[in-house]
Amino acid sequence: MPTLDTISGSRALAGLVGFQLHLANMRVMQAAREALAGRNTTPAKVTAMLFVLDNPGCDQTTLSRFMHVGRSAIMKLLNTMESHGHVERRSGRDLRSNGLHLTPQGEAFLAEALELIQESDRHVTAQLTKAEQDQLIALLHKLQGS
Amino acid sequence: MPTLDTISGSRALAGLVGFQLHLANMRVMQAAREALAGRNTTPAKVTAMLFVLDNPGCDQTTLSRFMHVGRSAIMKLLNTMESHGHVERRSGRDLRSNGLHLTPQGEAFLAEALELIQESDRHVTAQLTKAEQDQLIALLHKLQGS
DNA sequence: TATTGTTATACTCTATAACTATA
DNA sequence: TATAGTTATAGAGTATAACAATA
Repeated sequence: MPTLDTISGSRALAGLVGFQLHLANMRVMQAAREALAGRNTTPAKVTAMLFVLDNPGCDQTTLSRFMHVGRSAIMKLLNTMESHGHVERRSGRDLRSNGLHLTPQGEAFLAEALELIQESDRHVTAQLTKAEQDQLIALLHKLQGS
Repeated sequence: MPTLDTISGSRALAGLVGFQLHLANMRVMQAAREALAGRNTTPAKVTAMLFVLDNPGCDQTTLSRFMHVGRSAIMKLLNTMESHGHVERRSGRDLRSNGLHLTPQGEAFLAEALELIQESDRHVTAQLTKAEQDQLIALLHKLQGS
């Protein structure tokens, strides 16, 4: 049975990969949100648009699995994006499913948003050399069992 | 002005440190939540308890700054932890502030919860060698400008 | 004036369950 | 029977603003 006698809390937190990951993620996400502030979008919406860009005509369930959220959570995202004229729900492979597509305005909007996010990413990773950034991405990929 | 003509969405996402960080964080956090399931606690509560363990008598504002949330968000956390008898609000350095302390039951509970989280952390990082884990933590530390 | 704790309120994100129409 | 989309609802987590007590 474990005891806390010999375990310092800070040491325990510092040694947990999960906790450091959480801190780093909070910093990066906040920077990304700030970079997109006033643009009526969020990092999640940019992620969704990038997926649709690469998978034109994909259905909502596929997108929801990629985003790691439920189908219903995708609805609000798509509804606002569609109301902004950035995404369209066209006919899909089924009569049940929709085919998702970026509109021309959506592509133009995405180009700007992506630039902002990439700039934010460069800024927040400026503490690392290019080699270290590649190393970090490789380790994160490996962590996910890829 | 950027265009998307030559930018593949997946490539853009794969190259963003922030996105990979987000994916890895989601996996690690979900594993931690599952490890603590049924124990009436969360990773955030364990983090708070570890901080109080290392900083006995600290006030709520200090804890809120460490957790990167507002003072009011700390209230719900402390209220439930106090109702479980894991944390006590004693008199602090001021008549305004509370001094936070773990109860004996809180320390025992934390010892078990920390063991579960550390086991979850080991499991989720099993894809990495020990050297790679240390490397990852070092890179995450450096990313945060420490 | 500034700070600490507190409360009330609202907002975002998400999960669950149920429904419909298709398959 | 299974799946895709949808809707309503509830829960967690957080931010904001205001207030009382204290500094």
